[in-house]
Amino acid sequence: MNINHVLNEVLVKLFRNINLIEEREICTGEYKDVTANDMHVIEAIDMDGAKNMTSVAKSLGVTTGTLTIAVNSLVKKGYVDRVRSEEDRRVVLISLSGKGRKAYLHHRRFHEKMINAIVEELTEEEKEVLEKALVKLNLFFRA
Amino acid sequence: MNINHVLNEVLVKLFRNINLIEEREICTGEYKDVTANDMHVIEAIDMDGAKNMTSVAKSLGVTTGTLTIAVNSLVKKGYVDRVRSEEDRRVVLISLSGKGRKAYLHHRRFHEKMINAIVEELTEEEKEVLEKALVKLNLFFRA
DNA sequence: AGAAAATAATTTGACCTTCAAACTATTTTT
DNA sequence: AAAAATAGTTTGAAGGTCAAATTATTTTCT
Repeated sequence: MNINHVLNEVLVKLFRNINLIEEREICTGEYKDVTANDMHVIEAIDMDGAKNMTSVAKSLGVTTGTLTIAVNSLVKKGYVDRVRSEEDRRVVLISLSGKGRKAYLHHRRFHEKMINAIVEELTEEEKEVLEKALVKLNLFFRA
Repeated sequence: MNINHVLNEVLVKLFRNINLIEEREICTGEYKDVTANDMHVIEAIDMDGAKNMTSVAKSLGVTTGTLTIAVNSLVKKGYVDRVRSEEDRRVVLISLSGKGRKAYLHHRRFHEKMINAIVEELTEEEKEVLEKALVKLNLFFRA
C-alpha cells in the first residue's frame, strides 16, 4: 500500500462526502433555512463591504443569472441586502445583513473546529510542512 | 495571521476548486455525455459484479427513486446494464457495461494522474504529514 | 394454503439549481 | 445622437432531489 494510493483513497472519500457533511452541518441549529449553496454565496459576498453581482458570480464560477436567483432567495430570507448603485445605476450592490454576518461567522466557526481537529495532534514543524504541501496543491489546481 | 487560519484558507480553496476541476474534466474529452453525477453513480456501481438498487442508493446517500432516474439515463446512454434478478424477482441488478467500465477506468486514471502530479512536487516528509492530516480530516467528518 | 406484512423498485409531483439566450436599463464610445 | 458595451434580470429547458403513492414479489404468520 504505497502513499500515493492512500492519498488517492483519502482524497476521493473526502471529496465525495464533503458536500453532504457540510450541508448537514449547515442545516442544523440556528440557520436551518440556509442551504449549502446559500452558504457558498454568503462566503463569496464576505464581510468586507458591498460587491456587485458580476464579481461575486465570477468568484463563485456561476452565471449572473444563477446568482440573481440565489440572491433573490437570500434577500427574501433576510441574509443579504441588495441596493442599486447610485454611481452607476446598472450595478446592483449586495452585502450581508446582520443576520447574514452572523450565519457567516457561525459557519466560519465550523471550519475552525474542523481545522483544529486536524492540527491539534500535529507538531509545529508538521503544521508548517502541511501548510507548504497545501500551498503547492493550490498552485497545482490553479494551473 | 496564524498557521491555523492559513490552513483553513488553503483547505477551503482546495475543496472549493476540486469539484469544479473534476466536473470540467468529466464533461470534456471522450465521455462528454457523462455528468459528474453520472460518474458518482458509475463509481458506486463499481466493477466487482452486479449490485441491487437499494445497496447502491445507500452507498450514494440518495433514495432509490433518485437512483432509478439516474440509472434510466445511464442505461439509455449505454453505460449501465440493468436486469431483473432470477432469484428474487423484486430485485433489479445493475452493473457497468463495457462502455461503463471504460469510463470508470478513464476517470480512475484522471484521479491517479492528479494524485501523481500533486505528490511528485512534495518531499517524502510533506507526503507523510499530508496523509496524516487527511486521515484526520476523514475521521472528523465521519464523527 | 391463504391472508397479511414486508421488501424492492418505479412512478409521480413538487421544488431547486443551473445554464444559455433573450431582454431591459444604463453608460460609454464614436 | 446613434451605436456599442455593460450589468442584471427573466425565461425556458434540463438535471437532480425527495416524499409519497403504486406495483410486483417474497416472507411471515396463522
